[in-house]
Amino acid sequence: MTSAESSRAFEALHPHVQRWIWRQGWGALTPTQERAIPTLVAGDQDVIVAAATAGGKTEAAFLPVLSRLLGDEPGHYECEGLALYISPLKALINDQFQRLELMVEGTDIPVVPWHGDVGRKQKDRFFRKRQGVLLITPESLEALFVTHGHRVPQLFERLRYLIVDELHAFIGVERGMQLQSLMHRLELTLRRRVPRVGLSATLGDMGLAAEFLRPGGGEQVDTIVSTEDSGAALKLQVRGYEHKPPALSTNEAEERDERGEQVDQADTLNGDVVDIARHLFRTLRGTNNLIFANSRRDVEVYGDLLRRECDSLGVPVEFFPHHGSLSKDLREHVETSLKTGTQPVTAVCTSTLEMGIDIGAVASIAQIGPPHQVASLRQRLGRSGRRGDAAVLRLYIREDRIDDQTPPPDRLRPALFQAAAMTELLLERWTEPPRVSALHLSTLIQQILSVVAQYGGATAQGLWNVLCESAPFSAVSQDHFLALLRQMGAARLLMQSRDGTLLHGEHGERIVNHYSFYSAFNAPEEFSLAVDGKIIGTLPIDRPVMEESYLIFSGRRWRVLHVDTDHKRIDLARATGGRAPSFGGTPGTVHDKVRDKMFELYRGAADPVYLDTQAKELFTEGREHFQRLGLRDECLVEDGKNTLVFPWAGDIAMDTLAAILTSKATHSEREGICVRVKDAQPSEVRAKLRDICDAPAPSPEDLASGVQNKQTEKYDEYLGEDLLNVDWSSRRLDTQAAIRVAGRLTRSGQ
DNA sequence: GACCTGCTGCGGCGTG
Repeated sequence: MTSAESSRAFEALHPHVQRWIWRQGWGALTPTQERAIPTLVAGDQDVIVAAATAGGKTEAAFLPVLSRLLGDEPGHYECEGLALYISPLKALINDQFQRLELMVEGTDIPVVPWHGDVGRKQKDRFFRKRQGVLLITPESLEALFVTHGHRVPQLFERLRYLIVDELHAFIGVERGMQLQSLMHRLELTLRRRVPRVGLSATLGDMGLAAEFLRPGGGEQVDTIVSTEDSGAALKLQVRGYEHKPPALSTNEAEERDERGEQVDQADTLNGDVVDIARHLFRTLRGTNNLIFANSRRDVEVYGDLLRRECDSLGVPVEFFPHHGSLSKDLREHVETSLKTGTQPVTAVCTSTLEMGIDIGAVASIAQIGPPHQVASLRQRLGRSGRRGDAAVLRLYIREDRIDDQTPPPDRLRPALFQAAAMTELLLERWTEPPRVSALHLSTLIQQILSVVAQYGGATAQGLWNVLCESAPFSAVSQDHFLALLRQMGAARLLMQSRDGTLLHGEHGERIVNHYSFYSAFNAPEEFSLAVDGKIIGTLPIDRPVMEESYLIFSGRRWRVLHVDTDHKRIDLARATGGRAPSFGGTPGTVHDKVRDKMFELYRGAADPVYLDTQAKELFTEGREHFQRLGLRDECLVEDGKNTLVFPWAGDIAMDTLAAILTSKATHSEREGICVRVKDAQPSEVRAKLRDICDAPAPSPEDLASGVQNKQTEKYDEYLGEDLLNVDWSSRRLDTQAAIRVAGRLTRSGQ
């Protein structure tokens, strides 16, 4: 490695930035920085910088950007342009603001953070200067377009770079479509192309990421991928548990409840859950760790068990819950305790602690239940094993106790095999590519309303040109676009003036003028939970609790004093009993590759080395049942009057296959890792599958028309049935994949 | 039967 001073990248930087590097005492620039700096200083190309660690990536982008803003002359310290940094998290903006302030010290470069918690003063500073670095969220940028639309050309006149941090968090989701649209609208307003810079740690597919950053021009994006290995060793264990009945049956618990006796949550929980909590307590006590549970409810369940374990031994509590429904105060308290490290602290958390601010390295990671995605498992593992120590990961997997009633798919120990499959894929360095097939009509509605606000009105042709033609919503057909405008008219979101200009309708006006308009994603309505007037968190409004019932929340036990429906508020008081609430939610989708790997593990002979004794037994049983069902050679299994189909495919392909079979008068349902076809023998199912392969592909919209509850995105309520079917099927169905799977199935067992 | 993210303008009040 060359020393910092002698490298080409270093030479390309402004003297002020060079001095900043000296002051840091860096021996050398990282290879990623060496590659990124010359391209970014030139400032005429789109670039993606993908590097595993937090350190180095931000500098790889900001050192050259600040250099460019200072101009070519060595003695020049005045700012000559604007860089726009867009982040998905407010916390990240605050972090970057502090780092940048130190980097620009001694220059004239203004750095302005801009999000919902930032005061008027800072924002006015940007309105005056209109240069330097503006750190902003997509929502706040949206707000600028809506409330200062006519000023956008002047405000961003000097824009030279668009930097998107945590790029992976935007790809394939509504919020990412909004971001693409905003970047495109910005360039249209300025009448020029602005180089885009994407930063990320975990990208599953660089081609998709490049195409996301510059729709229609992904091939020209320069992708700089760090090949530096963290080098840390990995210690891995998958622990198996079989369900044990709770100490009290549901009936007994209810009877005691009715008699007014308090029921201890531990007595109503399955014995294996209590066993897992005990193992976590014994193993993790005394060090800093993260325990990831798959739901907020489980966070509260395990958080409560671990706290009581501490209490019963009379030792200080060191296990604390952390999830998105807890108040900011409570969450920040846990984050700070993890960071300072004076006392041992373990957070029991959801994906809240997967990314975002730096909490420092922890001794180990625990994962309860199979992870939903390999990408998420990788991100979680990355929190352990820094500073050269081995990364430690323990997975705790629960499986059913098998009896005569256990349905065949559950005998296969699917949770354990999914966990093992994901672990294998993690070791193979594979990551799910994002799904980018969705039309995102909900966000198109938002963007139409926003463009009308920005220009004070627009024609249908103008809207089409700005949003769809060679623009982010190019997958939307002209027919669908016109149908959408008509629906928006009917819902009074839009109205047409005499000269044909589209303006906000009565209802559209109301929506756009409320601050809730700026986000593209859907957020459920919530009750706030108050203790002595202080808000400790929230509960979804569709999960009501009764007055006088008991609740476990924030790692403590409460009695519900009062439910105020008008003000959406629930008052709580301390109690000794309680149960963890359910927070609801919609399930995610498992990728094809994971099911494929599960199939491979079922057929294999060797046991993975990372299984503990019980997991090994469960694994062996899973394979035995796999053999017994004849699944090695056959994917269709007779089950009473029904047939079970095991396609070893991802959720989207399986759901689509079930929908196609149902449309062919064979009622079918997804059941875990298989599809249950009702009242049909395997031979009939095989014939149906052959039909599916031979016939023309069914229209996804027709398949969607039989599905209930399709309104899931923010503005879906304004889509008519037809457009809703089009949009929903673009998100949730894949007929080509289903037909491929059907083809494979007809060839099995022959 | 999952998780997470974000938000303006202005009136009213208290404090320096």
